[in-house]
Amino acid sequence: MSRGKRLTIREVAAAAGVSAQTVSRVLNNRPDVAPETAQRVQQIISETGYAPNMLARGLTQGRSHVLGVVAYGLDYFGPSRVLTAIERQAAEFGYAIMLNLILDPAMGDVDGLIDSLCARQVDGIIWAIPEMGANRAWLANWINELPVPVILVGGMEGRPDVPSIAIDNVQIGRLATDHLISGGAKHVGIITGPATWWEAEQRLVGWRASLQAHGREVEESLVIEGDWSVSSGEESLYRMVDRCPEIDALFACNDQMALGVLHAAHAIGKRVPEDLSVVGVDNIAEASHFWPPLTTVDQPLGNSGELAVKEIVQLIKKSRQARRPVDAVPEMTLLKARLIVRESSRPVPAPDSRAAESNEASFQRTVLEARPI
Amino acid sequence: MSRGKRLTIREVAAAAGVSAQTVSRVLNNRPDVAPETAQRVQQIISETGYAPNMLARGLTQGRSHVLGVVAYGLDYFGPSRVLTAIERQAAEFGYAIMLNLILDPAMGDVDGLIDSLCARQVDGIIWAIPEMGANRAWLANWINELPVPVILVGGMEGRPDVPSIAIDNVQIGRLATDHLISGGAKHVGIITGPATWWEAEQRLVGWRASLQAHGREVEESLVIEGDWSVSSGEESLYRMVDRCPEIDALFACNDQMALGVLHAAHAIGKRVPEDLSVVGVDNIAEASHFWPPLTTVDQPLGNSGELAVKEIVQLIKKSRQARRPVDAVPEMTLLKARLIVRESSRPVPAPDSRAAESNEASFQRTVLEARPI
DNA sequence: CTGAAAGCGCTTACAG
DNA sequence: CTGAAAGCGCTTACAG
Repeated sequence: MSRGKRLTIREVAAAAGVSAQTVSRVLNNRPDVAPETAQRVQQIISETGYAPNMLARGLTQGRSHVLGVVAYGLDYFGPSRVLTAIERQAAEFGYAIMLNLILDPAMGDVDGLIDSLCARQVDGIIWAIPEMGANRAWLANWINELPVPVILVGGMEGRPDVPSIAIDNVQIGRLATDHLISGGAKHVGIITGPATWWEAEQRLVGWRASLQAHGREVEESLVIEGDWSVSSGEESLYRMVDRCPEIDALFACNDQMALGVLHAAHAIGKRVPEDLSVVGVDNIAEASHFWPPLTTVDQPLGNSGELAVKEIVQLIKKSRQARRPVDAVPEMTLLKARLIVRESSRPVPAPDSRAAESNEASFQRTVLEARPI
Repeated sequence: MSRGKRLTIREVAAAAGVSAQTVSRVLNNRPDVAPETAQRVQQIISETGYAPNMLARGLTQGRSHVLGVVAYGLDYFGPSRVLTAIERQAAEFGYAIMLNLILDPAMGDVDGLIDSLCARQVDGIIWAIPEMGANRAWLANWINELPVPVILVGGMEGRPDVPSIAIDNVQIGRLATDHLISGGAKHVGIITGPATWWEAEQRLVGWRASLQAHGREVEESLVIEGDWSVSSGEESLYRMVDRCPEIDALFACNDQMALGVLHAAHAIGKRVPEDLSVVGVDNIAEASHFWPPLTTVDQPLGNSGELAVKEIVQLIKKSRQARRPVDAVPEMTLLKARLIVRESSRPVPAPDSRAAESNEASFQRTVLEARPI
């Protein structure tokens, strides 16, 4: 309970009849204080509710115990989950979060943002902006020049020039498509996210890989670009049916677009899943209440946020021990997603060994080595 | 671009051949610097990418230019919109955001949180936790003892013991219910949010007020408590129909529950809106793609976040001028919501003057005076 | 085990 | 218009 005027360490020291020094020792749990002295000081501290000024502490210690977090699109499902996990894990480690939201993930002012975070003396930066186009090029080039460690959340598999925690989006595409094929689908279409998003791109790669693994022809006409919204899913199904009336399975790269597909299917009299199997991604709270309940891919978003914090805390520790910014070890931790089968997709007749295997392997951690770009 | 080792103001001063003092003047745009001197210093600053250490600046100025934000439930629609707006508006004012997410809005450790924020020397606190039970009592009692100004976002109308920005939830309930009655409904049910949430409570008050204003009997059996989730909406409709088979209109206190109602209605063969009119709250992105598209109430969430920042910045300014924490002026700014009519509700035959009026009045600002509790 | 001194990187008066 | 001094509230060596 901190009320009224702020106390300083000197005032506490005076009240306890010791030096500021000694109060500092007690505050920092140093062993070299006489038990009675420590107790007396503790007493005063809890009586007065004194709490040390973290600005001053930060200045002397050269660390703020603050993590900079740069994020985008809290209105989306993924980013809000990741941020929530980051905050919780950071709090557990005693770090506060300084939040910067950006309006446009493709924007150029990356360095301005980083500068401002550094000026505020954050101990590390978690960069949780979806990878789009070349919006990470700057970061990759400059990372070793920055005064603080940086870690990325999300991003493209196999390009780990910056330490990062990502979800295996290729696997997501494969998981969904394998399932649809196993359910007997002849023509599996895909509604992707915006082509600029690497996550969307990678899911498409997974779709292709799955078709090829099953010896299917990859029909490019069955690829339609959506924008993550319900309406884009809706429109995409209409276009898809125009292009290929025999379409009998669809992988929508998020649940909102899948919802649009369900509506459109209903509108044109296609039964789900009898005539059309549908799989989404995200497992939003509503997904199990769609009509029919949606088969979807559940991503370990919370885990990725937690891991990002754990990693950055490690990096911070290393930098401090080395007494200088340590070179970034460019490794990527890749997390696996898992399929959740509901009623929007035709059941798999034989036990689907691939899907089962992937399910077991969910939340598995893979570290990729760096490789030159 | 801040790379490598950090510069200090002394180094910049040395490079420019002036005192640290003068560099400080340039940094703070003070008028009393010779133009050529200023220019030379500026030059060095941009060449080196020097940025002053905000911790040090904060320590000397007694202000951090950081706003503490305490929020809950980023997974929900409202909170994430409010937070986004807060961040943007704060950035515009040159404030950084220190984010604290809480797990349980009813939790008791309010003062621990506030203390930690104060220890970090935030200049003000935005408290964006939904009002539940007595979770604001502590704040209301202690607000004038805190070393920094606090402002609440959300909360109950008519109990403005702490400065707050809120949305008129009574009006929301009235707006929805008026619309349903005007559409010819005989029996208007309500699915509320959890009874502990004041927002839910207030919407229920609005429902009652509307019924009474129309000379209708208030049937308490038509009140069912939901938990904001789709499934609770679904189950609630079944229970509602059991209780009152003639039910022909339903106000679901958020869009997710309204979605559940739509599904349940479909399942039991009730046509929407012919047999059952449905209105939700929030206007989530999916609402216009529900089947049928959902009539709902749109809240000015972004506005409330922006206003909160503007107000807290004012309060900070006042406190600084007074050179001490200023007593909180307990006034509440109440924002109006607006109805969005779509196809889930039966059309209003005569022009609905009430709804129209409310629409015009949307986003209107009302300041209530304090009154003793 | 404890304290006096110096310093973290700035800014605020105070001189000139 | 400019600089030397003092101080913001802590902690880090350094003595004792």
